[in-house]
Order: sequence, then structure tokens, then C-alpha cells
Amino acid sequence: MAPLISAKTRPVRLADIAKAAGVSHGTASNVFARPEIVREEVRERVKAAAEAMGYGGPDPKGRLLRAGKVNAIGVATAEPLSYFFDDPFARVMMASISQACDATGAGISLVSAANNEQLAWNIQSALVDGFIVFCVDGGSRLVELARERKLPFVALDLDSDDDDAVAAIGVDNIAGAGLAARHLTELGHRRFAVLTLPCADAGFGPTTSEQVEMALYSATRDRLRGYFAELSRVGVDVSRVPIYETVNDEESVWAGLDHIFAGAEMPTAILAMSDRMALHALDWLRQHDISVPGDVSVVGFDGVPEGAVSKPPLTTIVQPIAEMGRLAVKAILENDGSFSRQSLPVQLVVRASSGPSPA
Amino acid sequence: MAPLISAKTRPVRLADIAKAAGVSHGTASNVFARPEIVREEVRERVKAAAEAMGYGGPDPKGRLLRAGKVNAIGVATAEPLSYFFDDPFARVMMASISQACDATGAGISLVSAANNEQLAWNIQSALVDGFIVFCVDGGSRLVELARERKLPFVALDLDSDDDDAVAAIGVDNIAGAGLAARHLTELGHRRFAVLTLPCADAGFGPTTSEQVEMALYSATRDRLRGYFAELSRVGVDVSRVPIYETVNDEESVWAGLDHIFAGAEMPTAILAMSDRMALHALDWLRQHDISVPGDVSVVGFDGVPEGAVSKPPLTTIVQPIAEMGRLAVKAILENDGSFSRQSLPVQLVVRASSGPSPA
DNA sequence: GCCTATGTTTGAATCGATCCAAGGAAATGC
DNA sequence: GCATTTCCTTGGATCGATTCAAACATAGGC
Repeated sequence: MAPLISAKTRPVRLADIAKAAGVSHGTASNVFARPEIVREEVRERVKAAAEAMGYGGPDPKGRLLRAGKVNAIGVATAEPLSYFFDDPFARVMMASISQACDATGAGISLVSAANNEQLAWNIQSALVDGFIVFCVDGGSRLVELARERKLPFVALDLDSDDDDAVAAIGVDNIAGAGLAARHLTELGHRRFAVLTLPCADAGFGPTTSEQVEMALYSATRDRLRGYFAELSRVGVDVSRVPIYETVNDEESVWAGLDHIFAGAEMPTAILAMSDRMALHALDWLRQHDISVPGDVSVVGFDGVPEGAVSKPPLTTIVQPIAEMGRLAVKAILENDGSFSRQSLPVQLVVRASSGPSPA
Repeated sequence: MAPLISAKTRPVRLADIAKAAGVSHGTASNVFARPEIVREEVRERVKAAAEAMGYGGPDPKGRLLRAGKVNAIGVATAEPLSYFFDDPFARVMMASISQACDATGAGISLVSAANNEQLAWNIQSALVDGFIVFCVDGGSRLVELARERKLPFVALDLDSDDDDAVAAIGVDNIAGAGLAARHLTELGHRRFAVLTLPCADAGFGPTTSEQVEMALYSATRDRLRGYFAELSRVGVDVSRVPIYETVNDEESVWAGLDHIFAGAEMPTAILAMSDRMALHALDWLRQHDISVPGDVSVVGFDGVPEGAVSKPPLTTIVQPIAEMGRLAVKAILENDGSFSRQSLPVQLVVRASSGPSPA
């Protein structure tokens, strides 16, 4: 049986087994890296020495420095690590990113952190060949940090205000939001409420379109612009449309609906900037015996799989998530130093959560 | 604006900016690692040089070699990478692992591969301080590879047949399966069917208990043993209980049920070795207008959150997934060279998918 | 016996940082 | 003015591998 590792002993190095086998370290290295070029007798001797000394194979730490390439891409977000496994949008995106990575043999490192300081350090010290940056929240800071590493990186989701030196893959949020709103106005809705993604730092509550305009992240701004452009077009007074800022979780969405439906004029349609919020909204409405789409219609944004099987199935704006993931990985791995910004089309998918306005 | 990276130019090194700023590399290093010990005037000069030359900060590749610690743990599985985001059990487990990592500031590297050869290389070259090994399939090979790295590692799920030099965290599968079976026998069921996890390499179809006994992975074996021990106890002839091997996806589960319900004696109860299979089974039964639990009861295994909201909610054996994740991370990070094997308790959670036997 | 071709092995250089003992300069004490 | 302390800076050693030109050995050709 191989000797157990002890916490005390210094790990065995290639040089140690080279000495033990009486060969140079160059030869020892070849035994592992290019076994075919070393004479069989020597090869066996080195391998035997390695076995006897409990050598764990060439340490990637050493190899890495020489080789330069890590062969892994980092996926970064300002959320805690568990975001990757909890959030429906993130999961679908990650699944497509991982497929692209599998196809090319690249690994994935999850980079993230609870607090801001930790995040900076984690990005600075991540062992990766490039970053894919999830711009859900705190996007600009994240982009800034990633850029400082001078490694290839792509931002997921276009920031229309960003300068063009940032490679990005995203969708046209204004057009998508417009599609969602138009779907509802065409169904006759005139009284709306909007659930927005986080704008300022961590907090939820009623907000205004001026505040949303200052949102850190452009998807939030653009989606509101898209909604309001369409609503204005049909004569809705957007200054009276309640906007509730959430943190994209159940608690804040429910608080938002408590607030919205406590108002004098109850909306007949809810525009949610993410499917996650929309799904939480459906739960709240069901619990309050408000019929969807009889009393209230709900339209989400993202196109996560859960939306297809919710009760009722969710009308939403579908992003080509798989395509975005594939393009992002490609952009990192085939990085040629050029920056590119790609905008992908979105699609309105009508399901059962939206219907004609009551009244 | 900082100069753009070009694919051609060799990246700037710490030594380059030290030279440019007219200081030693030692001092240059201190500017980034311990700025407080270098004189302000010098610090600014070096920082200015760094900025001017487009230096991306100390390369973690270099630091790593010196420091020795990666500060990341690898999570390995023999499935493709997307398994981490697709599979409900994996997701819950990963969420708890990531929480534990966040708490300690460690990163996560996903290690996996489409094919076996690639997998070996990926494990050998993963830049991690230790491994958590998901033993869903091909477990023993994975454990072998991880062990060869001589890094701390923990297998998730105990393999009762493994030798004791492998640290592992798992649940008592025999007892858990017994609990599931007893629940059904107490409800009066006597006609059963079993859906098993993969036994041999990739393939699905009817199988036998002898075949399952040869399953690569002990959880499969143990769960069947647990089921059959209980069924035998109440006098069921287990040799006549149909066993269908799936690959834990919708297609193979549905094929299994097609097969099982085509038989002469339709079962009144289905024992599924994972919630994922159980949930697919519920879908199949609903589509075939077979009432659950009126006609058929279904009991799963794992305790994933989806089971609580399925139609009907799933009776299952709940594993303490969060606890397992936390312990696994702790075992890696606080590795003191000792091996430990921990078996955690499971719990029967009765929901609406199980009821009294008809007839 | 000399020259070439072929196959192995060697040892120095390199990757990019951090650490540390030692040295130098300025400030303080007496 | 000399000794002591304090504060910065220096440059060599180190982390663990890979790579490559050069040295060496052996065999074969003539």
C-alpha cells in the first residue's frame, strides 16, 4: 500500500525522485511528459522510485509557470458563489458555458465573493486564462477588476453606456422589454406595475424611474426604457406606473406585490425584469387568490426552463442563453486581441400567464 | 486610457516595471504585496511605471509557485461539466459546498470531462488544494485518480466496500432504502418495481439483482439491498420484483416505466433510487393517467427541493445534503492528514406521492 | 579505424513571483 | 562625533516543473 500522506512531510518533488533514481531531473521530467523518448529500463527505474517515494506526479503548479496556460476559464460574478447553482438564469447559462468548455477540454473556475474586498482579491488571484463576467449586479466594478488583469474577458450582457473597449455579448434589452410591453398593451392593458432588478446597493422598496436611470447595471435601465417607451406610445402616463425595486428573491418580490396591491389602483399587468421575479410573483398571486391571467397578467424576462412548467406557464422574453454561453467561451479561448460586441436577438414567447385585460 | 492588450506582445513582468522604475524586483514586489513598507515616493513611482506599461498586477502563476497554496478546492465528477448545473442533487450539494467555500474565502474549480482519458489529465493537472469527489458514476476510478495526486480529498457517499484509507462522507444507504421500503409495506403494498441508478457503463434496460450487485458504485448496491431486505421481511418474493436500470434521465426512466407497466402484474409502488428518477416517473404516470398515489405510490431518494413542489409532492428519503457539503469542505481545508469516514443519518419525509395500496 | 547517423541523457536556463538576511541611509541619543 | 535604532532597499535563493542545445554513447557503413 502506498504510504499515507502526512501533514508534516514536505511533498516529494521531481528532483527528489530523479536523485533517487540516479538520473537528471531533465530525464525524470521526460518520464512523465514524454515517456516514449526515454529508454525503457530508465523509465521503469524512475517510475519505481516515484512509486516508492509516494510521488503524486508532476505538480501542476510548477508546470503551469513554465507552460503559461492554465487551460481554465473563470466565471465571475459579484454574487455569492451559490448564485451559480441557485439562480435559474445563471444555471442555464452555466450549463451552456460548461458544454462549450467540455467540448474544448477547458476547465471552469468559479470566481465570486461575499464582500467587495474579497472579490477584488479573488479576481486578481484567479488562476484562469480569461474571464466571463456575469453582469447581474455590481457589473461595472466587476468589469473594471477583470479588465485590470489584462486577460481576455467577455461581459455577459451589453452595457450600452460602456466604452467600446469592453468585449461583450448580450441582447437588446430595450427591444426585448418593448416586445413584452407591446404584447400587454395589445391585449388591452393600461394599468401596469414594474418589478425591477436591483439598482442601488442591496436594498428593496418602491423606487422611481429617475433612480432606475442611475442603476449600476445597464440591463436594468434598458429594460425600463423599453417598457416605458412602449407604454408612453399608447398613452399610458408612465410617471404614475409603480416601480418596485427587488433583490431578485422571494422576500423582496412578495414585499413588492404587497406594496403594489395595497395601492388604490391595482394593476392588471405586471412587467418583471427577470423570470425569477415573475415566478415568485405568480406564487404570490396564487396565494392571494388573484387569477392569472384572469385578473392580472405577468410577463417575465430571460426564458428560463422553469417558466415553461410554472402554474400558469410564464409568458416571457427568451434570451438565446445557450448561444450566448457558447459565444462567450469561444471569445475567451480564441481570443485574438480584438474586442467585439455582439447583440443577439430576443424572442417573445407567449404562454398562459398573460391574457386580455379584464375591465 | 490603458493600452489594449495585443495577442502578440509578451506580457509585462514585475521585473520589467522594476527596471523601468529603477528599483529592485524585491521592492517592486513589495509595492503590490505589502505597500505599507515601501516609501511613498518609491511606491508612486513604481505604480506609475506599472500603469504606463500596462502591467496587470502580480501574476498569480508566479505567486502560486512560491506560496504553494491555491486556495481553491476541486469538485470532481466523471459526468460532463454540465452535470453540476443540471442534476438536482448535484446542484443542492454544490450550493452547500459553495456556501462553505464562501465562508472561508476558498474558490471552486469544476473538474470533469466527457471522456475517461481527458478526465485523468484534468485531475492530474487541476490547480487545487484538494478534491471533493462526486461518486455518482465511475466512482472508483475517480477516487483512484484523485488519490494519486496525494492531495487531501473526500469522497461524497460512502462506499462500504472501499478500503478505509479513503476519506468519505455519506449516508447509510441500506438503512435509508429500508426506510423507504418499510413505509410502503406498512401502507399495504406488495407489488413493487425498482428504478436503479446506472450499474454498468452507460446503458439502460431491465436488469437483475445479480447485475446490480456488480454495480460500480456502492450506493446503488446498498439501496437495492436495503429495499430487498425489507421486502423479503414481509414476504415479498424479491426475485420477481422488476428492476429497471436507468441513466438517471427522462428518456431512460420513461422507457423503464413503459417496460414495467407493459408487464402482466402492474406494480402498486415504485422505489426510485433518486428523486430525479422519481420526478420523471411522476411525469410519466400523469401522462398515462395513472393516479398517484391512488393507483401507484412513488418514493424517491435524496431530498432535492423540487420534490417538495412536484405534482404530487414526493415522498422521499432526505439526505442531509447541506451538512455533507459543509463537512466535505471542512475536511479538505482543515486537512490534518488523518482520514475519516462519516456516515450521516437520513430521514423519511412523507408527502403526497405515497398512499395506501389500492386493492 | 574513421565518420556519420541515431538514440539518450545531461545540465543550464526559464517561467514570475515572494521571502529574507544583509546592507545602507537617515534619524536619534548621549 | 560616535553608537544605536529605525526605516527602506537590495539581490540572491526558492517554489517545481519544462525545454533545449550540447554532450555522449552506440551502432552501422565503408
